[in-house]
Amino acid sequence: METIEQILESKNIRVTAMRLLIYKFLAENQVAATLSDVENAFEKADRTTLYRTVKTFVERDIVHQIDDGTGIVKYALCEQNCSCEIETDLHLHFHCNNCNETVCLTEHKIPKIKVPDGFVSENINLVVKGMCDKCSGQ
Amino acid sequence: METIEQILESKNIRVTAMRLLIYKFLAENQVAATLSDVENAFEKADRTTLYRTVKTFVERDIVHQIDDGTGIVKYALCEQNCSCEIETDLHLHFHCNNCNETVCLTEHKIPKIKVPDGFVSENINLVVKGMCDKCSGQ
DNA sequence: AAAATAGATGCATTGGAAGTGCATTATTGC
DNA sequence: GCAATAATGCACTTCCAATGCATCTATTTT
Repeated sequence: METIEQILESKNIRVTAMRLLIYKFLAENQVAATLSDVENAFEKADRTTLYRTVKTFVERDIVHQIDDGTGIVKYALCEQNCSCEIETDLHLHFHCNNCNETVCLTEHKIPKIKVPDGFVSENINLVVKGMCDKCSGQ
Repeated sequence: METIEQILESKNIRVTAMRLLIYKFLAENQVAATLSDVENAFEKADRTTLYRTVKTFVERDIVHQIDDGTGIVKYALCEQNCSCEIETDLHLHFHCNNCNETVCLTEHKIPKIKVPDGFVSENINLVVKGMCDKCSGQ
């Protein structure tokens, strides 16, 4: 089991108190978090720091960015060994229209998508919307 | 062939000069348009009017809203008889990372997506990103 | 046809989120 | 410990979405 310190070091970014806290926060959360969520969790910290920390995490493939159609970007930790940029590794996201939460369905990979001739597919964003298990009442 | 007037009337919204113009603009455009695009096309008109006109179109299923991950919502006319809200009718969108244009691939329907027990799928948003036919150089 | 009502448009303004420049503080390597 | 580098915090800007209210236009009612 890798420690958070080791994960950060392996990505060549410095281990700081702030980064450890934000990592832990994202790890404890089952659902994808917005920047506001992070801000609310760390009210003493500056917005910019949180913003740039998360941005660094995204650049180093520690967290991936989710666009669930709400217009607000959400963030979630990548799986161990996940390579977000590789098309075949992409999982799908579920956005609940009721509770507004977005979760990663990591076990559900995105099926192969055909595009017309001349189009080159590099990346796929797939968001399923509806009612999550908690809200559908079972 | 339905006229634009008939289309608007069938959706129970009033036919106005502005609405006809915006409809025509969207119909002539192959690519999905942002609100800024609409604003640039009708510089004499007020931003709010354009904003609300497009919003009305979305509410009445005349245009559909596309979230291609750029953070800026784009709009495109629905196909004739399209029922955006019905899952089986959903087509996919292609966003070109090079020219930043987004097109509807209306002939490419979204494959059936399985979600875990307890989750109820109501809608699917699928955006493929990469290079479009114009930019891939063929 | 005139009055009453509903809807569309325009102006001003607000709010929220993303992003940046710069000074300050902390961390690392020597 | 010192210099170099990176992280953090503050102030500010920009961009887009959204709304309240006044005005204008069109439809409906009598």
